[in-house]
Amino acid sequence: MKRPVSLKDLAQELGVSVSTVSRALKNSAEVSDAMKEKVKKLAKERKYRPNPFAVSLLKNSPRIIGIIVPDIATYYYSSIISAINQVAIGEGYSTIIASSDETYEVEKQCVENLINFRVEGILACVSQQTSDFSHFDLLSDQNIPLVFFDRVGLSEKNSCVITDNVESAQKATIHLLENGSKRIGFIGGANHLNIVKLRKHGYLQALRDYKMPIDKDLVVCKEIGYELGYEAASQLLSQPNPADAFLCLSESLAFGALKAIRDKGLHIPNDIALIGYIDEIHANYVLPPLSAMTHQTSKMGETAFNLLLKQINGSSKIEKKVVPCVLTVRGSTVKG
Amino acid sequence: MKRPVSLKDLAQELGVSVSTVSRALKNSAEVSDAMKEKVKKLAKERKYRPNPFAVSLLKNSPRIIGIIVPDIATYYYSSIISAINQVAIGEGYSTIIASSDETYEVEKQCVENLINFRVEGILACVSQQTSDFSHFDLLSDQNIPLVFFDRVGLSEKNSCVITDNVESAQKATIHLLENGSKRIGFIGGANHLNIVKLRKHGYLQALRDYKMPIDKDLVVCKEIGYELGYEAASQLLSQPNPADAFLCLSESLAFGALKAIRDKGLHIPNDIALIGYIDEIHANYVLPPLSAMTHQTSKMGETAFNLLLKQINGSSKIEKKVVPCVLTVRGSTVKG
DNA sequence: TTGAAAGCGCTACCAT
DNA sequence: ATGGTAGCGCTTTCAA
Repeated sequence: MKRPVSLKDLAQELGVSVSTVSRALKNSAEVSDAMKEKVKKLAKERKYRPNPFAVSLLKNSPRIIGIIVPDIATYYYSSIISAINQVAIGEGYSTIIASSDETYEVEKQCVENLINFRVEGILACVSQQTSDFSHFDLLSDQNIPLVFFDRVGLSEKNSCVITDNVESAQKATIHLLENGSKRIGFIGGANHLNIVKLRKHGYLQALRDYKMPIDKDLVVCKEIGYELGYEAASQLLSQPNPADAFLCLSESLAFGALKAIRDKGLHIPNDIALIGYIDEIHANYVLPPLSAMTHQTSKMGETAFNLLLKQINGSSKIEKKVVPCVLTVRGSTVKG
Repeated sequence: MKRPVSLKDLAQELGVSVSTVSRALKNSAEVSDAMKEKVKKLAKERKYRPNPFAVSLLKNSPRIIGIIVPDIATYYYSSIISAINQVAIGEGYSTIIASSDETYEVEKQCVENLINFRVEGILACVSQQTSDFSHFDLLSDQNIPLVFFDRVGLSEKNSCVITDNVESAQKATIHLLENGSKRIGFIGGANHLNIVKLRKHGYLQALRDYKMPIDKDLVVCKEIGYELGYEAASQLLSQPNPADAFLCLSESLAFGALKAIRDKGLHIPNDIALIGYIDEIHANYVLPPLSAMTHQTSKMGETAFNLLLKQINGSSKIEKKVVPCVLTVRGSTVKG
């Protein structure tokens, strides 16, 4: 294992001082053009690379930000990460991605690791399990800016980017109501999750606005997942007075519900309409294609990074930005 | 912006030397218990964190590896990344994830960035565009180990982890042949891609083994994508002598083909059987659920990391590991 | 225009 | 058991 080439090595070989080499490589005005050329030539020959640790040690700004998501292998998160990466690189930042696997303990560890790494800032989406946010206080102790996205922690203390949970659920519900649905089942996740609370609120609001009766039996909030979607939908379909539409809070729930509908031999959208928070790609995989509320992931990522960058550059203003979902009507919701 | 707490700060406050503090925090045997306790207490109070850059500067091993994938927002890659992350963390490594967006230029840049970062090693899956691999030579110049996975570059010079492309395609084809299919269409991607070449080879091999006629019109290799899958399948279905089964090389191709089949009003699997390289989650979203060759992503990630770790620890043996795909038979392939 | 030297935070070696 | 010191690679100030 041989040591990488250093400034000193170049300086020795050229018989000049380290400072001169350093300046030459930086195109400093106070070094002769001849010298610059000589130095650069040798640097290229010897495949010199500046040591980022020496620089970071000196400047204490490694130009790295950390990203914490509940699960990388979920399209929603990976596409947000992808968007963040793109803007980050454009600003000269690298990212370190940490996955909490939806668990509180791992999330705590992620925060620790990123602090130890001396990242300049963190973008975080909290895990489903997390209800105590004190591990994020460690960040303010170290003066590391933090911006939440999607699922937010303490919104009074940190900037965040969220979607229009209430409004999007309200719009989706209204869309169903205005297209022939009368008994809309709400299939959500754990009740303590913010997105569940907020979207349920939007759903109920729409029902009230349209003077529709509210039936608690039409609301099923357990966990998020394909199996749970199947169960919830089966339950809602086998009631004495069954649902004639579903609003599903996630892709897995929606596809689980879809299977339940098929197993009952029901027709979409006439027997039962179906809409969910699904991305464009997957909504089109099935027949009929599913109407969906879709997250603008690249806009979310970009917005979150820009908020963080502002804080890194000294702003202490706490901002809350909303990136709305987009409703795309496909074949699954308009009763004919 | 105040400077983080350093060893020196602690030493000054305690009126002892930096060395003592350093030793105390490391639980060195040659420091008194009383001192250890004092130091640790203060360190906690002042929220001291060791500066990783100082350590890396000294040891020249930042315990970071780089991962280059064509696209983070693809389930296949994100689940491999997820697996790599898990084993890496277990070994005390962090990861930096870079996405080439399937382009040669960006991939080159990713390699540059990771080198500048002084990562201890790189795991890479090359982009679709890449046919010149010279940018990876920069790594050997810097003595940075490189292991390819899935899509491999120069397999003579680097270790790699691949799937059993030939065999899996062969098995899939045989599965179709043994379950009533006679004219199997092959829907692939760009011909210069290794996975396309190899899988096509497996497909042809199976046909030969089963003494089936080989019809060039049944092979469509353009690009990978939903639209392309739709077009290819439409084409294969509207021939005078149409296909009665499809083998699709990717999820998007398979779902594109599925749409084409539905648009023609054909029945799966009796009119046309369908199998593809699809992951478990999505294969179950549709009706009928799709038979699939599925990658063992977590095994791939783990294997790749372990190969890299060996090299980081000094091994220079070039190894090639195969992680086979798994065939799962669902409703789309057995003609009745 | 160039060089010498200090110092970023830490570890390790050599003293005592 | 503790302290002093050198040095990792680099930038920057001061001197020449």
